[in-house]
Amino acid sequence: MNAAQIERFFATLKAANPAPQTELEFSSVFELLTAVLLSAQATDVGVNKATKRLFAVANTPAQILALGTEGLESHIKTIGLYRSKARHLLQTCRILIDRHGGEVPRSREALEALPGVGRKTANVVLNVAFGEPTMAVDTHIFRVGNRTGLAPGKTPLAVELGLLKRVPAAYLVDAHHWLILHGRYVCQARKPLCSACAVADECDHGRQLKSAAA
DNA sequence: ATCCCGAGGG
DNA sequence: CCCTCTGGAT
Repeated sequence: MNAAQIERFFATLKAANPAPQTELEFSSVFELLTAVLLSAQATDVGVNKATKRLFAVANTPAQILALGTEGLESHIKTIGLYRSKARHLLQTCRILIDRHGGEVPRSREALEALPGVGRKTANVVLNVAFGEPTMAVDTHIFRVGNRTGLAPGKTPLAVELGLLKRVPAAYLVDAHHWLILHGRYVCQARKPLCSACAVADECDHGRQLKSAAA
């Protein structure tokens, strides 16, 4: 994809959705961190069901610690990887209280030091909670970056760096959400909806389909 | 490279 | 049945 195509790609997504947001439900930075930590290899629909139950009972580090392992697991058992997520979340709550005054830290370094929080989760928190122009490369963005030719790469980090370099500055903060929503609802893993795609002309894969049909 | 791991869709 | 879902730790 060349620069003009990239510009049209994001201008089109922006026109359709001027203020994109995460579909995870939260009402505080700590709830956001918790939801994102739980979202690994899970759908946001599934995470929202679990956090609705969990936050009704506990939505602060101290309250979640008080649940204990069994109590916490009972609320998130419907999500995949729930045992490791429960363990990591409890460890993270302990660290938030002991080292960060019960608050979610704002630096990448401190975020990534939390158990269960890697580069992708830190990028989401930095973007959604603190408005930073980060690129959290999840399964959707990895696929869209490669399939469209927007930012090809063999690893999530390679795609992230490619996006940070190639996405025009004016689109950078919201690009994360446009790419996720595009991947979730249009540029799907199994059967991408290319015939209904608004940016097929700006996409390597979309143009390939056209030339094959012609 | 491998493990973790439930729900939903095809 | 198989694949996918806002990954991270070992």
